[in-house]
Amino acid sequence: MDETLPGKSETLDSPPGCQLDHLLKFLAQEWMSHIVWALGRNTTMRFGALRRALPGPISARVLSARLKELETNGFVVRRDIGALPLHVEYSLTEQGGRLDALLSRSETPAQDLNLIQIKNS
Amino acid sequence: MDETLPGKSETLDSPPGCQLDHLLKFLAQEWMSHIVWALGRNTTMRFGALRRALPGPISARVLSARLKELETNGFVVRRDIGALPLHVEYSLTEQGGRLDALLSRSETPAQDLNLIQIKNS
DNA sequence: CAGGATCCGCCTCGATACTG
DNA sequence: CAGTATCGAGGCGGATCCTG
Repeated sequence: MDETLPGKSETLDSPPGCQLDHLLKFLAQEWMSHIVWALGRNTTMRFGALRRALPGPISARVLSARLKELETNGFVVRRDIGALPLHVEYSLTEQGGRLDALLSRSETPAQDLNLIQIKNS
Repeated sequence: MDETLPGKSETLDSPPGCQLDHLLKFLAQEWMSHIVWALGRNTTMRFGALRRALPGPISARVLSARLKELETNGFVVRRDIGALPLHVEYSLTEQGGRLDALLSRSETPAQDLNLIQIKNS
């Protein structure tokens, strides 16, 4: 069909625009960056432990959702150590480790990134 | 007071947690990354031109809000070439340029960042 | 313990109308 | 042209209840 009209396809997106926008939105979801960061410091964590490791009260519903997204995108592995009481362990994949490097370190060309403080209003 | 109880202060935030979270949320706001990216390619743009340069229909209300946030945080300069019809020009500051570098380039340790495709569901 | 199902309030954004 | 004011819809996440 006619593909000259812009601003319609948003998933198969248009000509110009920031490519990292999707990743940005992905990481900026509530708790997402904290989850990656926490997993980056612990090689492996159980659901409850991870939950408690986060800076503030996260609902199980959201933590579960985030972990599923991370798994879907290959950043996290979920290992079900069956049995009862239930025992599940999460850990970063190599890809996930790369994400963590981004969030934890600042040895990039934009190393002053950490210094950037965003004002709320 | 007692500051041993966690999960209360969110702006003056708690012990552990990803430091870049605020910046992430800032950049992930609707249109934000695209705006920075567009300004990064044009040294200076008028309100309307910028608006049209974005990949999709952005409301004036939101564009205005974003630009104000960018200005507040020192990423953008606003120059009011008074007169009528109104004429205003926006451009990136040096700080803003650094942001643009992040969004445009991928010569960082995580250069494969651009390759990361996020699945919606 | 590790989640799924529901309900529900808030916040964000888009659309529209108006102004200097 | 470059915005501001208002209204309304949608989604995102929190709280609560329930299960294997």
